[in-house]
Amino acid sequence: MQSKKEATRQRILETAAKIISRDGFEALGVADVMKQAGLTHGGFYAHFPNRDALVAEALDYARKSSANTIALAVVQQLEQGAKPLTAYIEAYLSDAHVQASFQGEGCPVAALGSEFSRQENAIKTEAVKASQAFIEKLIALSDQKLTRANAFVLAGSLIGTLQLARSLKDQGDITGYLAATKHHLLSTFSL
Amino acid sequence: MQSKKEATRQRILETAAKIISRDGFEALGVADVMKQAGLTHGGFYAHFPNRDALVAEALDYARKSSANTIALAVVQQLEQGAKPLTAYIEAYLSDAHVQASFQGEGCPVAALGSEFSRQENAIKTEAVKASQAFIEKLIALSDQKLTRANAFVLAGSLIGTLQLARSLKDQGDITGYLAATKHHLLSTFSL
DNA sequence: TGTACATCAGTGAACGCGCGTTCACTGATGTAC
DNA sequence: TGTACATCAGTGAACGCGCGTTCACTGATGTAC
Repeated sequence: MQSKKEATRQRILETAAKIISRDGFEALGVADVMKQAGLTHGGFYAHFPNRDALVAEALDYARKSSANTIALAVVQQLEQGAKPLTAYIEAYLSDAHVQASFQGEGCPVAALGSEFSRQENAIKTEAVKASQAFIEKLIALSDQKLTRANAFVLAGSLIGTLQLARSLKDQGDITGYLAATKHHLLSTFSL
Repeated sequence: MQSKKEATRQRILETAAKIISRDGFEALGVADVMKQAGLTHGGFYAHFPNRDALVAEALDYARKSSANTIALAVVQQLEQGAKPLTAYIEAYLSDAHVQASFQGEGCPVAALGSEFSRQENAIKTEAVKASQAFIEKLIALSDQKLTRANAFVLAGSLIGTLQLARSLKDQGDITGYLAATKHHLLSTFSL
């Protein structure tokens, strides 16, 4: 059974993961996270040594939990007989995922990708881990048929496309562009 | 002839463009920009109404001037008979461009892409403009052969790949991964 | 050409504010006997 | 079962600091006569 303190820590972590996924690393403020978790800021340091430690752990948490958001959509497609990698690409580039990313429930590699290379220490470590884990996940979904180099290509396309879709959300036919990207990737990678 | 004040303003703008391209929007501080431009912070408001105005204009400036960095490499390839779009993709995914991006001389859409969707007002406007201009540039380079949807696909892949390359710079064979991406994109898009 | 004044570009002290962090404290829960 | 104390989780005031912004001022340059 998890103690009350552990439950609180978990709540802080979930809140933080959502904030950085939605609004970026810099948007995470200690007082703000605590307030959103229903606490006052002073208690923060009983759970984490400092802000950076929370950010790093929140990134790890976001990486793991965003998988679940997509997994729901993936499962639906799998039941219809789709291959795992195909289902994942469809889900990743869906309007639902673009929408989810605006609510802190999307892929953190896409949400934070351009900030990854500027991080240091613990955060940088998690950023590298998140990027690598994303590539590994694609390889696993392909049942090892994708080479690491090709998984890198696919990962780059997925995160860049999601970012462009977010940026250009109110301009033109994003759904159509996403469909074009899906078509392009599926015809190339989905073996 | 440009006045002394105009020259100073230009210097501030160049400095700011480099800072945001290298370190992100949040890294730009008024006092810091002015110091790097060889001035004291108080004079800033004689040139720009506020920080946001500078950031927005710096993004516009970075977009236009980063084209020059790549253009140099593109020209070299064109002289060897390559097609414009092919030359651009080669240059964009070159080790030199990855390197340049760490010095504030790379593509700002890749450097800032994941932050674009979180901006507001003037900065958001320039962010949208930068994304669209990137897509338009690819269409132009293809001599109008690329559809807008396919240019979107290509743009997404380019910026996402550059980000991953930056993030994973010290892990594994990035040059090889970039080569794989080039090969993939060239065989698909370079007509 | 020389003097008197206006304009210009930039200086640097000061401001209010929000941030991360510290710390003495409180009230609730757990433990000893 | 009841009392006395220890531990725990969280509170909230306070701190130092850096930020964007303001503003009175300065010294150099330009203009009028």
